Amino acid sequence: MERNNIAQKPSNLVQSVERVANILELVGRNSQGTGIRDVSLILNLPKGTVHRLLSTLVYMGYVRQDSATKNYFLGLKLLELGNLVTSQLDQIKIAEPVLRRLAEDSGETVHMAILEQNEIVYINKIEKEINAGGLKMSSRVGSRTPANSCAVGKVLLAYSSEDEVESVIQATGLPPRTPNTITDPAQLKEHLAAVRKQEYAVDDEENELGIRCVAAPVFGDKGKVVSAISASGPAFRVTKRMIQDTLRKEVMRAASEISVLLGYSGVK
Amino acid sequence: MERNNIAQKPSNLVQSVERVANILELVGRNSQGTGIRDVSLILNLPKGTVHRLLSTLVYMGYVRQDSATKNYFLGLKLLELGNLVTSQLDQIKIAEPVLRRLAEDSGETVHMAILEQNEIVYINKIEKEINAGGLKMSSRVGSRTPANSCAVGKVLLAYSSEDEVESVIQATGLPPRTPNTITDPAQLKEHLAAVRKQEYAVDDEENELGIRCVAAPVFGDKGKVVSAISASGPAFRVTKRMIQDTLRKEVMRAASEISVLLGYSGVK
DNA sequence: AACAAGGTTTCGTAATATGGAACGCAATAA
DNA sequence: TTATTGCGTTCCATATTACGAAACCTTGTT
Repeated sequence: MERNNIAQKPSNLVQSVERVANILELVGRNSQGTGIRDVSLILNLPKGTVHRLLSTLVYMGYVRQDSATKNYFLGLKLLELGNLVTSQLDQIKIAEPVLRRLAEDSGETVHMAILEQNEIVYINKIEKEINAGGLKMSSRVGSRTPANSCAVGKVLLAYSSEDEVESVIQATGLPPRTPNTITDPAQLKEHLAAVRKQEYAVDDEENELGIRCVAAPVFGDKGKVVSAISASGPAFRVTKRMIQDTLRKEVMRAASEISVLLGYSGVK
Repeated sequence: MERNNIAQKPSNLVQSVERVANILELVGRNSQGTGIRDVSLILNLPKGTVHRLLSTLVYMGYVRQDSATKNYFLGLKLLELGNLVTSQLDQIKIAEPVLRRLAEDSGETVHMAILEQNEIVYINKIEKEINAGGLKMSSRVGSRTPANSCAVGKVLLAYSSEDEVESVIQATGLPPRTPNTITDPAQLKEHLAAVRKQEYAVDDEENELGIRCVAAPVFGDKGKVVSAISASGPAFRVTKRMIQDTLRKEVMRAASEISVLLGYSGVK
């Protein structure tokens, strides 16, 4: 609900569009549906206004109202638009089969992420039907996480410019997520240099306690890093030794396969 | 861009929300990005207005602007919301592995669809990386098709009430998509009775020339049909005999597996 | 049957979004 | 180099548009 802390809010926004965006976010959260009253209370808007905005959203297909309960749910138009995003960011589609194979071979949860506005955003996630560790990861496609606390984030920072790294440090303040999170700028920079050298990053319970990840960079046709992929799992299974011996290689292999599919020729 | 023809437009819609929805749809279409001028010309809105609306959308994360070309693209927020739709319509997630297996086993493109406002909407689509037939199907997740011209549509109608069928006939007029499309109400009703009896439907190039499909119903825990799934492929490969001998059974099997996963016990 | 709790509609008001016009900024042409 | 063109961006006076308080339904509950 909170806006990103760096980009200050422009002054000429359209009120009803802002409100509608907040409503969609709210309605999206409750998978059992949301009533007008709830929206009205949570967003501090009069019932009438909420009703008018929701009616418009229903008419446009962004929201659907259950005829029995009168509750509102996200509409199928959003499914369509979400899929169109995937076709505009074509690395998602191209990488999918490789990620699926990586998830299969490694038996762990696989993510693909990009850096946007000083945070990482997951653009794909493949997980087993039944998560064997019993731990459910909090990530979702589209959700954001600080870049300093996860493997994909550290990979993406490692291949970013000094300026970008500095901007992330300034904007986010390197928030701690667990006792292991790297929060010191100098230490982070040192760590990033190591990541750049070894061409992968490990998250040793730095983002969620009990979860370890390995991530590797994906290069695009221009030789620039365009995303990072990772495999994550419960620390008892994904041990440091296991990462070193097998998982690291599997992730790096998948990342380089995707790079090739994207047209990367090894020339940076 | 045209609104659905049955539900007449309510009078109290919020103008800027309508405009924003149209802008998103437009921006979603062009995978190479869209400029303000294009939007302004196509939607007949002044440049200033378009800029203001787009700025708001960028701020909310629904749209992203390429810093080099200044072109606008759909934003990652829509990816997030699209995924939330999937988690609100949980049959999509539950069915996914079964559909994937069906696609694998049959070697054909697999769809899952529901009926909404007198048309069918695809809620999932699984296709091979390289479509062997060379024919690309025009369907997309979230796209709509007349129910009378495709196998999933005929299945869904077959298990709908008289009233609903009548409503579809009235609202859509059973539009022809190919010379094979059923456009006569009486003939359609007869056909639906047959579908109900045999528990599957065939689309014999009724929606796209050169494409045949077989569809079967998916039942939810209350015993009602909640969706339909289908396998589709080029007519030269998906022959009537092949449907009869193998594909039909594979699709029906997958549909009933999904029904079980959804809690269907055979009680209607 | 009365009540409560939500959803829906109405309507007078002014705050809000509007859009025409001016400005800025690149890229291309002269 | 200096015009020119084609966009994106910003400004601001205006009235249209969305607002929100309150009244009104509808449904389910005690």
